[in-house]
Amino acid sequence: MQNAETLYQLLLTAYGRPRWWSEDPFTVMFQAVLVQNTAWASVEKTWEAIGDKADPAYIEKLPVEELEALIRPCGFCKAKARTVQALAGWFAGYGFDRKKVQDQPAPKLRTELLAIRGIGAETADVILVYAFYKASFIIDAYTRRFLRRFGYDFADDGAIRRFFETGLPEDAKVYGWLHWLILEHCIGACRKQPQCESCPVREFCEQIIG
DNA sequence: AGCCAGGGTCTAA
DNA sequence: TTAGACCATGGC
Repeated sequence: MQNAETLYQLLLTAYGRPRWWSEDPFTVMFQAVLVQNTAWASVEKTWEAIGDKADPAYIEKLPVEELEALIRPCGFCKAKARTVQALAGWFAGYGFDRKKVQDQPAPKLRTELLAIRGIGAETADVILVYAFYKASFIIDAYTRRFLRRFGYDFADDGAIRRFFETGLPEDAKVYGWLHWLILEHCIGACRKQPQCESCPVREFCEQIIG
């Protein structure tokens, strides 16, 4: 089995440095909730309608029915509206100040996020990595699919987390880039060529499967 | 028409 | 602790 560092380098060589989710922390929080079990295209469409209303202080005070109406195309709008407002409230506790959040230890922040209804492990880790530069590896459906496809067989998400967190430098940038590379691979080459005919990391695939 | 999309919660065994 | 039902909407 290849180590996580090799996997990262192969993807980096194949696709180049990926973009960051967003430079704005609340955008990351908001979109991370919207995209739960939802196609990214729906999130983009909704985001157009939200426009400059994507401000945490504004969203927190918005009547919940109005927020629900705004995000309806993403599905689960009642649950997601409640969660987004809870997130905005949590952020308000830090004065909407990214630096104040960053000063806190990652495990404390993760616990606080998981305590919010509608925030599970994946969403919490997305927020920690992309909004606050904390090295907490993100495991989503693409990550599991990607590893399985390349012949890895992990017992559970805990095993996947250990594989990445012990095999990579403890660096949020690396975690964020790798997560985005896996995503790009899965929705790009891998989806268009399910048989790996022109897969950029085919060489890696063959090394694994033999 | 039916399935799935970058999840999360709740419940039953 | 784990599997399965349920949540809502849009795109293909």
